[in-house]
Amino acid sequence: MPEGAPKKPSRIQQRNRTLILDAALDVFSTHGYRGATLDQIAEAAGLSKPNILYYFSGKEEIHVTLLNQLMETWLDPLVEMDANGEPMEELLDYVHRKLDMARDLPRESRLFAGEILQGAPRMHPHLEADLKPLFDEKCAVIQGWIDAGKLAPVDPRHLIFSIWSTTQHYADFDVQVQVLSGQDPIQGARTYLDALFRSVLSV
Amino acid sequence: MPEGAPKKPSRIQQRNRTLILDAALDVFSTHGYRGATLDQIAEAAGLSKPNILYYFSGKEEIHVTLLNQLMETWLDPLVEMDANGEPMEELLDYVHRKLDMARDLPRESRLFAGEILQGAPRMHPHLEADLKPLFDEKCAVIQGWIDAGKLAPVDPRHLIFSIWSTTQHYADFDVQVQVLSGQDPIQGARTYLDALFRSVLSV
DNA sequence: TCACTTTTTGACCAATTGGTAAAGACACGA
DNA sequence: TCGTGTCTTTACCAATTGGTCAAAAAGTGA
Repeated sequence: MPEGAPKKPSRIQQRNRTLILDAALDVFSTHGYRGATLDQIAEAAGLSKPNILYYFSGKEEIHVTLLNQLMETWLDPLVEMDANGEPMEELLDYVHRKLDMARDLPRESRLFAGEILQGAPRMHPHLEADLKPLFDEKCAVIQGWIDAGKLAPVDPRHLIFSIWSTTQHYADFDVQVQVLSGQDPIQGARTYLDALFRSVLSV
Repeated sequence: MPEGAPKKPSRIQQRNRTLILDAALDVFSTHGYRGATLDQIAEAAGLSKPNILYYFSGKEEIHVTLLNQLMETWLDPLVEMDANGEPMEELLDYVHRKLDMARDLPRESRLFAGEILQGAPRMHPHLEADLKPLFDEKCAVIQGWIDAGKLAPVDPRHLIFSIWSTTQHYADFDVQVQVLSGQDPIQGARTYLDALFRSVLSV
């Protein structure tokens, strides 16, 4: 028997861990870390509280697990931006992917937003280690496109910030958007954001 | 003695209520409603917990008081947008005022963001009663400018959303911005956002 | 079927939290 | 200086919360 090998999780383990993480995503994303309780998570998952603690060592581990999973999903659309592609098309595609994420994964977006809003107490290392290198790399790519005269000269950092904020807005501030703009604002958002970024990036 | 008249607050009352609200703004904006404790607020205010409860009937009343004050501050920059002014100038001034707010009142911005993020449980009535009418009115103003050929045709609602999100981003996601872009990003933001909105609005 | 492991539960606990009661300290006008 | 109303504190509670533990139940392979 190999010593360090953590024997592969049983079917029950896989199912219940998934159940718990999905419930926890619901609860954490709507109440924040401290606002969420293990009892809420347990009820949402359809398990007892001690049973939750059989699969995770504590509240914090659940949260951290979610945050780790989230970081991958989060970086993915930016990773896909191809330095060899057509600049304008690559950037507008990136905007579209981010907007799709806001529509399809609003809980994840809110979990992320809540963590950053509170000073990223559990995610700061991730920001430095994972996000920053990727961010710097892609900023350099965009700067290259600008230097090649393919895009209008703008600060790549603030460009990316504005892509993040405008797209995530539709998930994070959903309640406000609903009140002010009725349902299904995403379609209008796509048209508007396309025009917005196309105009500022056109040479 | 006039019956319904709540005698004007003493100097001590004024000072301590201010002290409490300022401390509560700190605590609520960094931990959210449930994450904040009366003990934290008491300590930050330099008062004992029962003393806090001498001035406010409970945790919720403190929060609601902050939210009410906030709504005024929040709407103000939009109120100032003048239908009779020069369209492009009015809108860019609005962007600048919102960016100034993000720089000068980050705690207020985060308090607001946290409330909306969690579904606005305590502010939904305000959104309907105060924000929506103003929002609709200003959307009509912008639409008027567009119809008059003074601005490029964009959806006024999404235009305003994008102004809110891009400016508030520098307060709400401050930690992330700091990690990725170093200190004092506001100056660069002003230049970038000016170019962004000028280009999309130019006819 | 039986022994053994994995999973689930009920009972419980210490710490924290929002909030209360009542006595004490303080300010201030008469 | 004194008395009255304002302000502050000490001591305390009940409810909630994250977490433990041992025992019961449910799987699982031979």
